[in-house]
Amino acid sequence: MIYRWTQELIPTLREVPGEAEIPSHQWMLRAGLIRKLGAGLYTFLPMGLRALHKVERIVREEMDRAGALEVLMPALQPPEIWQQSGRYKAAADVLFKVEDRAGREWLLGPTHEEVITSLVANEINSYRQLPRNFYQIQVKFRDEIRPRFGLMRAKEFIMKDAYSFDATDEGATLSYQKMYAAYSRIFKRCGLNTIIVEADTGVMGGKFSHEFMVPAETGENEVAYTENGKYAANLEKANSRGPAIPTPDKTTGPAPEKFATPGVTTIDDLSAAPHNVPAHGQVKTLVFIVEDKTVIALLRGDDQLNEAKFAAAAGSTIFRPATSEECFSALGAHPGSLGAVNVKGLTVIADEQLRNARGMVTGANEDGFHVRHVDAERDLAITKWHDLRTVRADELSVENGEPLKIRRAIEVGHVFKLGTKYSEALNARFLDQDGHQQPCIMGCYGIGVTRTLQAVIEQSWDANGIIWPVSVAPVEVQAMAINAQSAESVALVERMAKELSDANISVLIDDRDERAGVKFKDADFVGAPIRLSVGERSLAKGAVEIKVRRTGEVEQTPIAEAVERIKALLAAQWETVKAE
RNA sequence: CGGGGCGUGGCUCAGCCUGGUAGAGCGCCAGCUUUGGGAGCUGGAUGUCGUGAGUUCAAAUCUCACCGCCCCGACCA
Repeated sequence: MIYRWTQELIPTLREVPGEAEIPSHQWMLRAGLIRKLGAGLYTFLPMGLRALHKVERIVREEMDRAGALEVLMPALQPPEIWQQSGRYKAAADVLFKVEDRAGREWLLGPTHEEVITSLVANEINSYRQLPRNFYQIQVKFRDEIRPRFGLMRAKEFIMKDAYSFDATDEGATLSYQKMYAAYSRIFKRCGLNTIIVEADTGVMGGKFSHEFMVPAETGENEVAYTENGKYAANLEKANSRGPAIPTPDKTTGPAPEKFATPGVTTIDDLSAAPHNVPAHGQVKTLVFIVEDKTVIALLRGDDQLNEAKFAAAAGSTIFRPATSEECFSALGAHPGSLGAVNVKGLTVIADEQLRNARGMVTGANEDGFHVRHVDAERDLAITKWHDLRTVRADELSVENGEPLKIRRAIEVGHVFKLGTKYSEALNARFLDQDGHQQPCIMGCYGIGVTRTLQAVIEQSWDANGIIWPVSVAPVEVQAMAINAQSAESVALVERMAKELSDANISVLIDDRDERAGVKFKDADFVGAPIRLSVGERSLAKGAVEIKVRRTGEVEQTPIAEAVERIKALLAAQWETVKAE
């Protein structure tokens, strides 16, 4: 295919648009790939769409290869199936709701477990029809609290979602593994480096899951991993052998003792003079309203609560910190003086690090007072122990004792082994060999296609623009006659573009009558892997100029060899994005 | 939703504090000169100064409300 700049819409921007914070977002705008309609809403311009289609094609090829079946489900969904699954309420804050002319409510689908499970409930009846895996590439709608960073977190985005249905647990695990392998191939083919991490299952429910993470400073997630690659987990899920400083465990006294701490309301206040209680010798008391119950979380003073772990421990994702007044009415003191000594009738969840903690200091539930000589197991009204803390860098991995590293990353894919949550709720059952009704065992698998595209850019750019991996580049070659008035140059560019195009290589000809500098700058922005320029200087020597965008290397190549040379350079780049 | 910031030609921004003719650079159009890494000169077009109210002789500028956008937090592909 040959595209011509003057026939396209490639509105490059000289200056950095004020709305864009991170490099990939800036480059998508500056290279003329997308334009914003509103927060979290983007139009793909022709070049951006071409790149998006490349990603989609890779996804399709790999899903098909893994035996998944492509379907297309409606974005508009009836609320009833969401009520059946229980997510009408659980996912209420991301659901876009619309009304038809009769005032009936509809949902703009944020995901499609309910729809596919309803379909399977109707169409699959026997173990002979299993396993099956259905996927689609489709637009999703989520009422994000805060859309961000262009396509990274949008209100409307394109997702590949797949759902597997199995008759047996082993089968479901196998389906999961196939998707895991397919995802690894997909991201590799997109030219992305990914870290695969253990993940929290969150609102999706389910048994276990992995996330595919693209390491990037601008990522919204944090992952903990060991350098040897043997352990990697989302920070929400990660655990360790515990903090470097052990928890005090000396027996300290017969009974807790109240002491005055006027003006002390933070861990830091208490660790400073005159009290000098180190943070790891304090018990931090956090009060949450979970659905409508008051729940207390206890942690060592120097630990941070991990909200995903707390949600798992509390059995609900619907919670918020209690207000100062709510703390007062529940415990009799305001935040800063809270504790769980002698608390009655409340759920108190304590972090495992407090198990053998003795001689601790915590709030006295009386403003201006704390309690010392507290032995967690003896004195605190703990109703449940759970891992609640967020791990820190350099702590040792539980599995292999290696120190943990923590870095930021972009989540581009997520695979879940779901179990029977949805199949039971929506009645997706099959008759097994023995004639018994069984719920299908499900898995679900998502790739943020638009996010993946932006992640590719986030991982591959330089000061001059995008550096596309050949597999997702909107065009493989950008060609130009340096002097657009030179009929000889123009004719040669056209001839070579034709030859490349005939060899199934896409070419963008910059046919503008612009000065060379303008066209060079834009070529770097747009980021095609190979730039071919024909100028009168090199032409006089019977050569053309070939530049490899990624390395910046420029070579003068005899006219007769140029097309073959470009093919070879591209072939070398294709080698780097091969799966396996 | 809590906290912070910002809305002025297509883009980047100045002007606002201290009210008095709406500006610059880039881009766009025309012409001439230029022509291998964002050219120069000349001329030109383009603004409900986010919206609405208020104060005032007078509002881009002060006040209030609303809307939109961006950043930090919770959510997620």
